[in-house]
Amino acid sequence: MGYTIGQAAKKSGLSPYTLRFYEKEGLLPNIRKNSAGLRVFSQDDISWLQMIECLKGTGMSLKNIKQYLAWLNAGNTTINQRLQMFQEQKEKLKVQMQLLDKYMEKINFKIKLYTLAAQKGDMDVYKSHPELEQERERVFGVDNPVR
Amino acid sequence: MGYTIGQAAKKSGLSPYTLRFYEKEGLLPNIRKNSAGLRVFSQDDISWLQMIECLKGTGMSLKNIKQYLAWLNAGNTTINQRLQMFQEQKEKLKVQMQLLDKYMEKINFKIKLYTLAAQKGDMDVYKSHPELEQERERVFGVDNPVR
DNA sequence: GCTTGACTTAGACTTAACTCTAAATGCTAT
DNA sequence: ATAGCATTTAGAGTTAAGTCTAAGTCAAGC
Repeated sequence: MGYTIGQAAKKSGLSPYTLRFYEKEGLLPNIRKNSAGLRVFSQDDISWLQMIECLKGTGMSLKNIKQYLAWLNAGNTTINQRLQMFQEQKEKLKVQMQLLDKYMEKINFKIKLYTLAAQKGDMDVYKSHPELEQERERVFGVDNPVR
Repeated sequence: MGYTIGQAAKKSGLSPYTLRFYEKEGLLPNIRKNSAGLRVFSQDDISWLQMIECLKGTGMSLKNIKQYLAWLNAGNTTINQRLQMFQEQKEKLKVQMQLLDKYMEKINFKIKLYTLAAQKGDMDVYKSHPELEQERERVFGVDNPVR
């Protein structure tokens, strides 16, 4: 039950370069090597890569992920630090999700606007659709012109 | 109705350095200068910075934002490109939001786990709460160990 | 009229996170 | 047994996006 670096790369969506880089940085401790000196990635290693992806994807730096790893290796005395870390990560993530909701509203408005503009062939869509002004003000704020 | 670079920085959440950098890169064309040579940011400029923030926050590179700006300046002949750009950006954003939902589930599970572990003082929480195994499998996949 | 603080410029430096190069090693199929 | 391919290493290079430095200008307050 072991994967080469190439297989692990495919499973994780990272490049072999990146996996070696992560190991060099101490984010992948205890990667086994076979008799020929090749890395052997276990299912545990792949799972850990997925946890890294989650933390990285919610805005954590590799440096802080390393800190988490150190806490993991330190054992039960660091349970509270780890709990707190995940609670903070959750708050960050909530903020990020709210932001993305706002961006989605803006983008949807732009799509609506450009769809009409594409039909007309020009950008004077507020003349024929004055109700869009209301929506623009709600989504972009009162004074925002359209760019 | 004009802002200095410092005021514009506060309004946009970017540093004066970054604003000058954006101008140098061509992302802020036509910033006025007063008689003393100081930049004068208009409300339009601030609004454009907020649009940049939206595009950047949904994963667009400054280079591609510049492309959008070029289309804006090119006029009505590029309406379809712009529409397509926002449609693609929306698809990217949807994927990103789904990812964040998954990350949220993982983090929530970790918080649940570590909250119990913190009460017990150790990580053997599956013994006293075997129902967590089900949830772990759902959230992390079947073979995933807990890290 | 002098100091203070925000601004100006060109250009150098920083940081995070990869990404690649070169030379060597070692399975695998013909 | 040799060609082809993935792997290894150390270390150099790249990229995006800022961030800062130094030397100078300018308006405002004391």
